[in-house]
Amino acid sequence: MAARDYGQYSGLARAVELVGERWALLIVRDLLTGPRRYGELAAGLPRIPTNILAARLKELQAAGILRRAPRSRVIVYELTPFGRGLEPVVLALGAWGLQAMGDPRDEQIVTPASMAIDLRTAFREDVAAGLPATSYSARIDSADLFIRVDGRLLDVGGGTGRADLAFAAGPALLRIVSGDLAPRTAIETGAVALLHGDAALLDRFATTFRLAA
Amino acid sequence: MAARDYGQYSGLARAVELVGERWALLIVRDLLTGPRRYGELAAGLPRIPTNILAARLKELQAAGILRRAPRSRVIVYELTPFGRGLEPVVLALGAWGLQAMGDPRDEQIVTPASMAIDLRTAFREDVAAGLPATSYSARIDSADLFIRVDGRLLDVGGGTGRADLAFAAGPALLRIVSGDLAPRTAIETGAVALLHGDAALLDRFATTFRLAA
DNA sequence: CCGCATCCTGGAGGATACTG
DNA sequence: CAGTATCCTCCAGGATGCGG
Repeated sequence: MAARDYGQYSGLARAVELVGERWALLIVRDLLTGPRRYGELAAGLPRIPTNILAARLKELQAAGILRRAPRSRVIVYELTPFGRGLEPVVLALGAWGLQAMGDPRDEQIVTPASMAIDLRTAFREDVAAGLPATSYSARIDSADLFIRVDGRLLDVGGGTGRADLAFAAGPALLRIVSGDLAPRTAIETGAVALLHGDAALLDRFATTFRLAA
Repeated sequence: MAARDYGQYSGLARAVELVGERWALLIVRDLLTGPRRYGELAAGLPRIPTNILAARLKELQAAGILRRAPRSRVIVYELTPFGRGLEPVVLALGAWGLQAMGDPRDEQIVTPASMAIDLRTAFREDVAAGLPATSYSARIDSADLFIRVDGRLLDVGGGTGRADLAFAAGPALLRIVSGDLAPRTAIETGAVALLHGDAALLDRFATTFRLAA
């Protein structure tokens, strides 16, 4: 069951033995936003073969990273405290990867869980601390995300609600975060469609969530 | 040349597409401590197939993570600024992995590059700031490491020199860092052999390099 | 000898069908 | 819905060859 060995006695080698297999870190990321059922995980991981998902879940469970937990007649997968220790890793890797995003291709999707982590990655709490509390309702590729910023606190979750600014966007939202796309341009080109609220709030959004140089 | 796609438009997915392949992060780690030649990389990566090393180097070069640079008639591989951006990732992963180190097996080796990163991972600069400047000369598995701690500054490099404390140790040195092994016990069991200097300095070492809870 | 390229084999990854 | 079983593809692993 143990992953293949790298023949090195070091922290990094051990880490990649545990979570270096394909899909593993993406599964961990999706679980960072809360427990998930098998089908939810499969839906968030486009085209992952179901046998691979099952195998990864077993391996990650054997490694003590996640556990199967019964929740009122259904099984959910949730991270253990050890697995939650991967949060800095996921955020650091995500921040690095955001610098190298190419143009989104048609087949590439954005899931609530992935966008939630990307936003947490790019969240600048020092900037947010100087701004009034703001809530955003974002419809990303037919999935709803509710984002609440209050001082240094960030809360990103699914679902909808009454927000200061509501907008719909595709993958291009990440290009705003990575600094490749100006909010005004995004609105003009239709990459972001405002549903209600002041357009200036999208500038605030872009200021709050912006990858550090 | 691009690695296989995860079908997601997110920072993490992009990152694992670039450095998620087997051996890739270990190569990056070794290059974090300085440029290396092909043979040096191969020596530090136990049993990596040479064709895999060549393939990874090409992929990482194509991704803009490293570059081949001629250095006085020989080729060395060095990280680009973009590749050096992976340092927080490597440190975070290493810190997490250090919590899950099992007992070292005979076939597992410790290289200067891996130990250097592990020490940087576990370096507690707040603690070091309150201690006098200290230098350590460590012989790890027939490789020499010179460690200089001065206030919040840490310098780890190869080679030897006149140090306040000189000792020889095997992989067990990491067990001290991860808190599984007390310095006194290490000396008593012979896991660490003092060459010269005060044994109390090994306590200081263990205090300076200790994985945070 | 160093720095790869080539060849071959075994096992992991990928797509699909199937079952409790 | 939550996986298991099956088949096939492809990459990693290992040995070897070869040019500078």
